[in-house]
Amino acid sequence: MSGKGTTIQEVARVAGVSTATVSRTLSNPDLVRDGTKKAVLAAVEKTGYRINRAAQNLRKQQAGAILVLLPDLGNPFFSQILSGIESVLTTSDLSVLITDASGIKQSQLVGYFQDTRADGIIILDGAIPHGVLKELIEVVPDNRAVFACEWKPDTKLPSIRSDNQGGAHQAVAHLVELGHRKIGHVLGPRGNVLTKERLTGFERAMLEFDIDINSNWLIDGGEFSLEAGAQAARQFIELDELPTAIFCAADLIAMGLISEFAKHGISVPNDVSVIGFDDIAIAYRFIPSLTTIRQNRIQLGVLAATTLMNSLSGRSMPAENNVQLVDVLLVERESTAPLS
Amino acid sequence: MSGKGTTIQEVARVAGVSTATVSRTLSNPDLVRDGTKKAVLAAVEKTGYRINRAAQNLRKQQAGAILVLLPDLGNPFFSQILSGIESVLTTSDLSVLITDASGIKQSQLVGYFQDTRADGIIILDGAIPHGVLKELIEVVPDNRAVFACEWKPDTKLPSIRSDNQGGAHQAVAHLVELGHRKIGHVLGPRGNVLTKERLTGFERAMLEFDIDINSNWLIDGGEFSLEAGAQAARQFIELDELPTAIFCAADLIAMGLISEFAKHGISVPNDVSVIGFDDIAIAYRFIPSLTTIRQNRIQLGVLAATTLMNSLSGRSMPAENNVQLVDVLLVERESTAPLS
DNA sequence: TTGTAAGCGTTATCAA
DNA sequence: TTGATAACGCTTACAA
Repeated sequence: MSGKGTTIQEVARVAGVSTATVSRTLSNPDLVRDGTKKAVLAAVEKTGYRINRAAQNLRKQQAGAILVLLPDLGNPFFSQILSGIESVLTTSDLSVLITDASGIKQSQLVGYFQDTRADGIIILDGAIPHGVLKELIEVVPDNRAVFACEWKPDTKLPSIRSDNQGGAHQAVAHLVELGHRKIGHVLGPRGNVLTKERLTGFERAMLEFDIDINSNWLIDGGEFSLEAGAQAARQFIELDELPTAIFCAADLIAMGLISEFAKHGISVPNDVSVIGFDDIAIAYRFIPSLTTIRQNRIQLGVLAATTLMNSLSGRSMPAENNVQLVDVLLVERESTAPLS
Repeated sequence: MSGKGTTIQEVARVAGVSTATVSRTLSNPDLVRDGTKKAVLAAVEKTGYRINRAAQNLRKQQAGAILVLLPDLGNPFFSQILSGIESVLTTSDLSVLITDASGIKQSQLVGYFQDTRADGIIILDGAIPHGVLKELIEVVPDNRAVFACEWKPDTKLPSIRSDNQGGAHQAVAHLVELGHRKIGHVLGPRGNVLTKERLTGFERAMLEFDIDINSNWLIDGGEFSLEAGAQAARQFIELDELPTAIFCAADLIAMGLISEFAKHGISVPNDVSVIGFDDIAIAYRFIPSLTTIRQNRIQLGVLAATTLMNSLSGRSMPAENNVQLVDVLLVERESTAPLS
């Protein structure tokens, strides 16, 4: 009834054909005559046949799975990316293995490939230690790994990313449009590629709008976290003069900043406008709801998965087209307001 | 160098033994003489041999993977549970497949078992539709599924859960100890097992401390979310009298409540004490930091995985010992204060 | 267009 | 204690 244990032999018997024909019907229908095809399909239906993955993988010398390497399973930012990845890989009959990079042993990661548990890997963690990455690349052919969101500048692996510079630029433009000229920026982790890109976008925009950057208002958050934002707020408060608007490198930073400001009687957006980056789920429920730059996380996931799949099946990208930039979107909410 | 493609045959050749002996050395060392063992191990080392998972799985008629079914990949509550699960399964050479229940098709889920992609399943979602669960149980033997955190009361599957009643009781006890007698409760989703258990714990404690429950202060949150909390706050505000302390069925609810209260000039903990449930990561960074009942999420994951593994290997639990309760812990922070 | 049959790398049975 | 070998279920030359 549940079709448990039905093999291709059984289907062949029922359909009155050979196992080869059943196999072809299922994986290469074009090679099979219509009538035969129909008979096979009927037999499949009747027997409740399900292919045995292990046998298929063994024969095809593949793993049938993709490994997704996350920096931190607990960070809500990644959930939708995973959805995007899943939606693509599921339709290709690939399983999704997920692993948290924090605390993973080098050998463990490489092992996934050495013992044929994974055909490819999507790396969502730009902070993966150099040694690990190096050994990984040694073992894993180029066409079996892609970066998504974060990346390491000194590798040639394909990379799918948001337009971080453009997003930062949009954020500043939005603030300027509201009349702000005294604009600060809270950066992410030092050395992080996202931090750098967003800072560059910030600087470009400020230059373009002919606004001097006040270095007092350029604060090093240190990490993408609430606490970093709260810390930054305390630094702002100690200054002689506050900016009228602040662009934060991440939503978590922005929310931490706003909370801490509130604690000190500084109200957002009345006293200061604040804009974030990411548009994580909580952003639109935060009080005040957070104006932010939305990353299209689903699409990031879809593209990463698609790129990897194309690579795996040989339709690899040329080396120069290795970066795919995904557009971001300004989402206006309550945390930014016209300069009063 | 990377050992890619080395087979057991190669190892056998190098060690000067048969493939059977290599296999035994690796999976059943007791059956092999010490000297031979040493030679085999040396050959393994030398050749960089890694077992081929697909071949092993085919031969052993297994999938080598466990499926974890989440209600919502985006909910940060689940991350540490996954860590716990991973830590156990990784040591057993099992891969972890993760799937989001939202929007999953019934057939898809069942398919994981029918085509031997998963040996077992850990269900973290008590809200899984009845039909899906029913079909799943039809296909999946009893000993291959466990519930963790949430569960369905009308099934016999093993269940690992926090002591939800006890936690609610502790929450109330903590408030009473601070001098509060006017205590409210914001419930979770109607019909959810966690909601029911926590309400029961609340009621038990109130009875025990001889406090009448004011039904105006028993508010239906509707879901475990920030918005639910904000909504509840609005309902509280419309009442003639506010409680002096509120127990929320989840941290997200508590934070939403506090935010909305703040918006209306009601300060936590000065005007009202608030206590949550879960201790999600953001709780200790929230302003005010949130007093809450901590669920031992790692242990929930570890126990769920261990239970499933024991089941799979035949060391199944007797049917009457099907529920494992995990202790919770009161974490005192700033959102609760003595009654002034 | 279809069938035959070899072989993917392992484990388990049986015999030695 | 070890070895020879069949079998797990599938795909793919090659032959028909």
